[in-house]
Amino acid sequence: MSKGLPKRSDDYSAWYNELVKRADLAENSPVRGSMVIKPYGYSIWEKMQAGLDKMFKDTGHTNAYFPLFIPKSYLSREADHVEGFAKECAVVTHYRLKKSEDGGGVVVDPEARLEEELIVRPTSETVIWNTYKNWIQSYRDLPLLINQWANVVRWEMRTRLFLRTAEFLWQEGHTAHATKAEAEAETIQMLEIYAEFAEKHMALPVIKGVKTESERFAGAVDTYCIEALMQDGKALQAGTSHFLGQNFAKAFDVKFANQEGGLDYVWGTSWGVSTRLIGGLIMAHSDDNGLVLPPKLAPIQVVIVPIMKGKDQLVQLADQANKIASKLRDKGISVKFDDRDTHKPGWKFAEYELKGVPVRIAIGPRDLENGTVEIARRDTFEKQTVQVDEAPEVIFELMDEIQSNIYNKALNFRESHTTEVSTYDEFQDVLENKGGFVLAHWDGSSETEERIKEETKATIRSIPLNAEEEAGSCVYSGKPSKKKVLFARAY
RNA sequence: CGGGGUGUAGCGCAGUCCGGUUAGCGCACCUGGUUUGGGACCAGGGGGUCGCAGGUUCGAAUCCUGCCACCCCGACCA
Repeated sequence: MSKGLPKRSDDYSAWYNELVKRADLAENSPVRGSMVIKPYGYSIWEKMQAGLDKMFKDTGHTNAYFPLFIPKSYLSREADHVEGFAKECAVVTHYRLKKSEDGGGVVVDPEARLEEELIVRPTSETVIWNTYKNWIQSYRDLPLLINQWANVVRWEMRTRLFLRTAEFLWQEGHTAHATKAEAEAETIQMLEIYAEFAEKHMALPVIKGVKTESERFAGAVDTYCIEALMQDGKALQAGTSHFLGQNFAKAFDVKFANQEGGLDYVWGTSWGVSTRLIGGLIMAHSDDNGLVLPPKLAPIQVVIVPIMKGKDQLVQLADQANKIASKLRDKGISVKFDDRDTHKPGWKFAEYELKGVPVRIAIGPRDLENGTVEIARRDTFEKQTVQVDEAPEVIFELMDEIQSNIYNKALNFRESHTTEVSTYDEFQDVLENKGGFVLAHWDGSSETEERIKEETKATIRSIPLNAEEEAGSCVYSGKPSKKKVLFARAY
């Protein structure tokens, strides 16, 4: 392990890339744009899955699994949907290889062309709605509330670990309802769940909003989203929830008999978050020393590092360490006791800081004498020495304190980097010199949105749900506007 | 698909201009020892089709030709 991470202030994206690799979260794989998620990174994903999955189940959803391959024809059933995804689909055309003529490996067997080519799912609306057609006959079959954990493939041109990869892991919820109101309520409910997860588990403050037409999910009537702000002043879309109206029901002919005996198309929603959240987690909290993880998602919450004077002392130190560890585990805290003698304490300190372990306990000969331990927290680097007996309670409380401190820090950053502007000069100035979210009036036209994007690289992240109604004029065109919308440069 | 760059040990690089011992350095790795309160030190050791294929030459990592791969910057996106 070589020392020193690039500094955020020198090169933010180099810092991010290096951090992901050095902290053992993920690495590139031979196929461009696809990544290996390493055990430490995957542990974070598992914690995210566990937290979200519980929230889904608590709101009546169940998991299922739909296939990776989708008949090509399905994709074209919903016009907007095809258009949105056609450019980035991986296509399976053959089902067999054979030895090459020159004997040096394998080639695609031209005889084995598929009659109908298959698409590797970029998202599953089409297969799922095609299936729902058979599952739904009556209002008694509704609502249908299903989620799946899966991988999807979108053939991206430019990729970055976690933030944008050709293959990524996510969950996608797909629900069907008897009424428009119910489907809309579901869409909002899931948005709320994502926001709660981001804020409570990831310690990531987010802004809930609705997308403009140009940013909307292909095939949706409305796309809601949560947007987070990263430390470099760029926005990250952290989750989306779509009200699909009857678009997919119509495309796949999913009708149900209502209570009055009539036949109606069902109303749909879909919603998802992906491994991109890990990228957001990293970029929101971490510092020049490495990851800073919120205790709720940290694979290891507490690490105990012994400081030895001679090998014989390890026994006593280990005894003390194990006692503390077991008390912490009783409180539901995950602990690692690192008794390797192949690395010095200083090396370990740096290592666990790089990996974002929220709390470190050091125990040395001095502590053994005094019956104390040293407790250091990752978020503030503060150290305190406490009596052994008090340590478990202190640490238990520290978990909550660190969790909320990280959240508050991110919230303060966002608040100090959210700027309301009324002129286009100001708008450009803020984007250029300060970054962050910019709140400004917008005339509601795609033309204006597009021009602003071309001129400033900033997009409308969302129309915030809590935006106040106020008369104003568009920052670009001067035309009348009823509310301010959220602009930023984004990932 | 345009513009730029790079391929030499697991990683990061030097050597290439100007061909000439056995291809070198740092990190990592292995062995032994001394160490351990903020990234230890000493000694020894292993590891290479120099991206691939041709060519020039007594001799090629180095020169020539062709190919391949990857990275960065621009047009798309959770």
